[in-house]
Amino acid sequence: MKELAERLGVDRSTVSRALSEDKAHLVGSETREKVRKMAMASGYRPDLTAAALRRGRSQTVGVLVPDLENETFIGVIRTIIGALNSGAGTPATTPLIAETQDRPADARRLIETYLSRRVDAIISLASTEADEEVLAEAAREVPVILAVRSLAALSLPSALCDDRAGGAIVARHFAACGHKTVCQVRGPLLATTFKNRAQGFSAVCAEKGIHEPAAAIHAEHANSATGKQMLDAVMRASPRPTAVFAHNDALAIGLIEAMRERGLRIPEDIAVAGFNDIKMAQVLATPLTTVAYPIEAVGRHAAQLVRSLIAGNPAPEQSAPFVPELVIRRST
Amino acid sequence: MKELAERLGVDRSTVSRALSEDKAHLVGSETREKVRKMAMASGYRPDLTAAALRRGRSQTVGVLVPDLENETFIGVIRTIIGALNSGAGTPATTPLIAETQDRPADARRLIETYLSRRVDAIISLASTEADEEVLAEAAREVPVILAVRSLAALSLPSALCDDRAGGAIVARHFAACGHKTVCQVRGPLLATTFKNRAQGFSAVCAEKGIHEPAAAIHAEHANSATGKQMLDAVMRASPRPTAVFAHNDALAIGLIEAMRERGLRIPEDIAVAGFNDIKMAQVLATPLTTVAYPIEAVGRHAAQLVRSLIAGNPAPEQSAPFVPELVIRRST
DNA sequence: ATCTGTCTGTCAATCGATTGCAAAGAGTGA
DNA sequence: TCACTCTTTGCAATCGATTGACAGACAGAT
Repeated sequence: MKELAERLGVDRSTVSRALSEDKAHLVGSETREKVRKMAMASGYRPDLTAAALRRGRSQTVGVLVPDLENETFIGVIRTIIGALNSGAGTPATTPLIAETQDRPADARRLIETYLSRRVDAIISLASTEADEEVLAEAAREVPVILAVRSLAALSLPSALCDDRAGGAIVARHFAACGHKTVCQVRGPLLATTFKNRAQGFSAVCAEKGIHEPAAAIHAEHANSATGKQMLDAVMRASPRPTAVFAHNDALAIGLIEAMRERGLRIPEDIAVAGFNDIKMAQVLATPLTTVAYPIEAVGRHAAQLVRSLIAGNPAPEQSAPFVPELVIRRST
Repeated sequence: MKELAERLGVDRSTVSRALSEDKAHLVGSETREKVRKMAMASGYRPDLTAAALRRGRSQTVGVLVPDLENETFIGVIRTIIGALNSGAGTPATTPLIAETQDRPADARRLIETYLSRRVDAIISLASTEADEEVLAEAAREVPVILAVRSLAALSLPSALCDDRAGGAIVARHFAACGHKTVCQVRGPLLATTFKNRAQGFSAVCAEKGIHEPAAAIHAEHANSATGKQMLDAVMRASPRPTAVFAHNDALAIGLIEAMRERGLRIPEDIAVAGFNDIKMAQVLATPLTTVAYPIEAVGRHAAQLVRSLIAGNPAPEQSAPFVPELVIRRST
């Protein structure tokens, strides 16, 4: 940049202003064009680390995900990134994405790194109770937004899906189909999502007089391999359930494969419902009934919160979570 | 940091040295401990943007992936990140991860951003022919490493799987099973991976006198939804193939679901093989025969290349790609 | 002729850490 | 005691951009 300025015979500050978006009007239009042309021609690339140092902002947002392989999380992240860079006047924000694998130590380490890199905000889709303290600390330095997973103890601005409502919808659907005995295959408890889905589901079952086996079935990981192993537990429950609510689609798919191996018919022998509506749910030979996660809504809201907080606005009122919708397919 | 130095009555440079990993021996052990303790107590966090500006290094690596939902790419990235931060003496390197969706415009934009952010290196798992120019330009400024997808025209240091060999292995397996007529469901051509798999497969078929239908079957996207649609094309081929090589597992799974809908038996009516060995391949009621992608090997090698090049070593000889292994399951 | 105001552009400080150079102090051998 | 080495610390420049304060030119008004 120094070179550029010298070659044009103007000051570095003039170059800076000519190239900037918002201060460009401070420069004569003639000089501005001259500078821009020259910058283009010489392949000048502004150094964002220097810019970040000078303004307090790095134009960077830290994003924490529990698992990069999960389609739903990725969907939310995509929406967030898209929304962050869509506004016309906004300078491009680079996301720093990292995976916690639900390990609190990793979450802590990553948050420290983000703070050291002076991110303008942190978005956590990976919050567990174990992370409350770190997140609270971080929130004293930069805006912290929660998405997908809430954290009751913290009251940070959040973009959420109403998982309770989602669980309830499934239970009502089972009731409407005439099921009298049902069960859940629950995801790991460290995330609020699964707790809420379970509560919403059970509440409606109780209300409608539908029977749930006393012993809860817990999947250690919410993936298809684990789901496949859980069919045994489902079949052992007595009385045998005629419908299963899996806490996410991966679990549901695992269950379905296990059922196929045993020659069980879906939904005649057992009905299955999932949660999230991942793409695979439509591809299955018996397409899966599932609760469509409001990916776009959650992502857009998270992005909007981030932008507003970075702009210096006060944290808004907690807004209502987005209510998901049931997608009925052949598996129920 | 200034504050810290003043409170301790030492110079900022002393603080810097005391806290650094490699220059710590320049400071009296007594002062060093004092500084460290105080830093800890006051919650001091070094500003990495400032550090990045002063040394030429940002301790940051840019990573490009075509698709964040692809288990194989994510696996490679995980390995790379792990390997980058494993060495004891190495300072933590933060990856900047972004998705190109195989859109050249996005790839270009992301690379520009990385360069502006002064990444120490770029790793592209997303290279297509359309990206050759940008990558070549970038390679003049920072080390650029290719992984997973090669680029013949460029001869950049690469960490690759021998896709040709992978395709060949499948063909030999089909031959061993006695198939006389087989076909491929090919992935999109913009990636070298799929081209190589096709070539390796066809070469062996020709050698063994196995018949492939003249009209090649191309899937526009290598995902399960598209795979499901491709079964029609497979069944229309004449003579009808008795085995299908899908260029990745997602395509294979789509095919399998379509076959289930039609009541075709696997492998009796048609055998199916995939590529990558994603987790789902084992979960299927008819577990999928597939080529296990050498995720670890590719990832580790990529990381090693990055470290070596960042350290200033010259680009090494192109090393041989890693040969994948066939995993035989019930689908063939 | 003087004043006011607008438009351009320059000067110089600043962000927070790193590092080459030099100086102060301690220790050693002659 | 002197000269010399070695360790520890301070000084000040530096990385590359941004920005508040300010100066010069010029037009129009009084």
